[in-house]
Amino acid sequence: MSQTPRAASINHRTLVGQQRRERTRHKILVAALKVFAQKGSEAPVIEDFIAEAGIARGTFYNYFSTTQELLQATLVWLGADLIASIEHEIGALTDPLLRLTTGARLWLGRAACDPTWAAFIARPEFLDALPYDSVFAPVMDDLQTGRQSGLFHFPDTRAALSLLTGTLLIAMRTYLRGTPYPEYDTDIVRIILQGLGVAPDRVATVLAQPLPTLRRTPMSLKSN
Amino acid sequence: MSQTPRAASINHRTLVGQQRRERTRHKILVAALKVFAQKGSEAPVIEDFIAEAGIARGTFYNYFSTTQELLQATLVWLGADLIASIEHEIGALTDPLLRLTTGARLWLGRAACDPTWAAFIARPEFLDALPYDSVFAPVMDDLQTGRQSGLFHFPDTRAALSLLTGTLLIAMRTYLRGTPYPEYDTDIVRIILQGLGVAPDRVATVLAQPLPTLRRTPMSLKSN
Amino acid sequence: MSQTPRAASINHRTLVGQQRRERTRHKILVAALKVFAQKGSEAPVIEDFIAEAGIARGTFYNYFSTTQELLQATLVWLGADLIASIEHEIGALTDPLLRLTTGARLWLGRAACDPTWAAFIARPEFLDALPYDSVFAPVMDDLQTGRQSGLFHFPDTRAALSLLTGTLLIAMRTYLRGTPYPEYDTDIVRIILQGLGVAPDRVATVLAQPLPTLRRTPMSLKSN
Amino acid sequence: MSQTPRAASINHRTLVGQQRRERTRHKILVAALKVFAQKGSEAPVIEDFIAEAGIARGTFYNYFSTTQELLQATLVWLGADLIASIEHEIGALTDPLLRLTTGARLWLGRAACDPTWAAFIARPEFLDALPYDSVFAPVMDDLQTGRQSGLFHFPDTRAALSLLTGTLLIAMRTYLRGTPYPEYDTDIVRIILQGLGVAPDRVATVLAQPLPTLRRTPMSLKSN
DNA sequence: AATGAATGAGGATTCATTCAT
DNA sequence: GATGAATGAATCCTCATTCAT
Repeated sequence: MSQTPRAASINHRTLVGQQRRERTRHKILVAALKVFAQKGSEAPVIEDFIAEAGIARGTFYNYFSTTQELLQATLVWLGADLIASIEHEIGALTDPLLRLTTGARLWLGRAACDPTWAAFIARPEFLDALPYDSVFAPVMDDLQTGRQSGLFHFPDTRAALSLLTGTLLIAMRTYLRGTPYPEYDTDIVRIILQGLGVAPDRVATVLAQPLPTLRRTPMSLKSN
Repeated sequence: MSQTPRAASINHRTLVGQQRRERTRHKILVAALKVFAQKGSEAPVIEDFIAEAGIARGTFYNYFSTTQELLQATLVWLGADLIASIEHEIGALTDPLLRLTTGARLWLGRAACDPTWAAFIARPEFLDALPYDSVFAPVMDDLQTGRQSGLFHFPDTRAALSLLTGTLLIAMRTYLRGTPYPEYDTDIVRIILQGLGVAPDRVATVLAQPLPTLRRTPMSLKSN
Repeated sequence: MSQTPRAASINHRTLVGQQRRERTRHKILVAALKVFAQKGSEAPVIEDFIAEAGIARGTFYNYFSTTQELLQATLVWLGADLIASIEHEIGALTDPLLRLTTGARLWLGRAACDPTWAAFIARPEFLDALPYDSVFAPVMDDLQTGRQSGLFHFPDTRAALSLLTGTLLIAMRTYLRGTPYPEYDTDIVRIILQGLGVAPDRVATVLAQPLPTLRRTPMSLKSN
Repeated sequence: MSQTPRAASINHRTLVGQQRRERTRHKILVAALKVFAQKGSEAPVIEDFIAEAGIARGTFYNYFSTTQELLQATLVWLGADLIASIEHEIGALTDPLLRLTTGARLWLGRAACDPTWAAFIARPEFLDALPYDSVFAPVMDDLQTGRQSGLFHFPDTRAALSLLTGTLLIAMRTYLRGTPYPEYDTDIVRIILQGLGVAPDRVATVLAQPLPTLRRTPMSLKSN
């Protein structure tokens, strides 16, 4: 029952040491949660860009001074492209339900055939950085118009936009790991429309519409 | 009206130069899309962790050798915590609808009061890294059970999971910019349930249930 | 026969670049020769000592403050041990030839059975650091005495010491890679004596003498 | 004559303490012997190389990734140079005695005029690392040929090589502390030849041969 | 306009040393 | 006296940036 002082001392030292170690480790984990939340875990270096583009180190600096500047240019280029390609197809349509459905299907179709584009878009930090007015404002318009005309039923347009973009985002990320099953893209659109409160018969009708093909080459393959 | 050959040559050279410039610039943008898609745009430095944790530079390396190792440990820790805290509250419940609804509401509640946790969880790269079996498998179970008992109506469980997690993810990111409007969290749950094909009267009933409080201290504040 | 300016320019640039690279590489090699000559290539860290000794970090500092201090103490300890062990055996002998031969054979015998000791001794930087007076002065004495009495024939005692220590050093290093052949140690002593100008019949006689066993435990094994 | 128990206890404790101290100290010394034997006592830092070469920190890493890699390159370069310079002078000679003697004298001559080179070569760890086939195999050939033709008399070629390289190594290290006396280099060659069992008159003859000058600039001074 | 060797500041990592237990 | 967690200075290494060609 009693221990020699030495043994006790060793045990006590060991115990205290372990507790201290555990406390420090925990401090680091709490800090890490915060830091990773703010910054992600990996950043590209100039080398990555020049290797991928097949150009020389110095050439890069003839075009962009910093990685941030390049990111900005990429976002602008991408935003313009998004609007150009999607709006080009649905610009002529007036029915909000058909516009949203077609937009979502085109979006998913591109994700399926251009993983690089999908991987970029599906990073919320980049999604957030897209110009709201030209990318999301039209969607909000469609949601509101469609709700007023009784096509949609949902408690709030902002919640509806969350459902729409969130589900598409996860779907795109799902595609990055390979198509889960043949009808996944249709099911995604279907469940989104159900979430927006569209009547089942309307869902069937709108999904029966032919889908225009996005005439754009995948961005990651375009040589010019 | 006519030009000297020299002038023509200059124009031609200028034109060729501009085209070359444009082509190189485009090459870089295509490369950038790919690289940013793979790596994000910003990475933390060790300094960030030690400043946040209030420890010395060397101490960090007594616990973790690389940022990747720390990230891994953080994910494991977080995964365990998620299960422990959520399951603790809904473990006693058997109704799949009530379980999902309560889980989603608790999740949103935590996001509202612990932005650091939300910001970490709402990074899809981290969300993807969470242990599927312990975090998402139970949700899949509830979706399937509920569908079989006629509570839910949706085309496929995987699509339903996409809607659920995607909408919650966007909602969490929305909270990071401030609560958009008082009823946002309720509306998000409401629209998710609508998306899962829950009958409107059941939605009202389940939302009337009292919400157990998550007794956990926010992770970013926990001292031990 | 003529090249386009562009091709010429590229070739020239490439050529200039290669030459510059080669010049820089050479500059580094020249510097490296000098630096390695002064410092060797690897240094131990405290961790090495405590791991080997099986003690705690702090304990080390209860005994030695710096690596240099430890090295000094090691050299002193080793020097004392060398003298104690060798002199103990040959102290009673008066014949310079027998003394040198016995010393060399004992030295080689220890090298064969204690590689750690041999590896330490056979580093010229440590050999140089041994106290000259107690380790080499007696040898010089034997060489001089033996030369005066007609046992040895060589142009200069310093050259003779070079031959003796150099050959033994290489022999010790040879043992570190395993005994080359059974009679190697005897041959080494034989060739040294021939180098010192000892008459062949005397070589045979002195090698026929029985060799006292070094009663010392190998240093690297001694527990106390 | 008798002591109080307390005093006895104190003495005993003191004694036990001293013994423990001595035992720990000894453990460290034994460990130190082993560690120093394996690693030497000092290693260069990158700063040493770049300061010596007069280049920037980053430039170093454009050429070599680690100190070990640089050491390897230095050894390769040195080996090639050794063969080129020595073989160039003795390549035309056929008499093994003359070849060995000339080689040894050139080697010593270079050591006298290029201390950096000597200091590098005279580190046995580097000497060991030189490519055996191109550096030592030719010497072994000369020893064997000369022995068969009756020029040399020694018990074994491997022992003879030990004597040759060992004596030269110590001679080179001796030069690093300044020329000991004017005839030292000749005496070293003389005593080596005696060790190899060369007849005295032959020694005199071969040493009378004129020595070709090594036309090579000292490596440490070569600009390209 | 393109190139890539050289640069050095900044960030990563090691390791000698301290000190509370 | 022994321990080992914590420390931060020293060192290593990367990588954004420049610039001569």
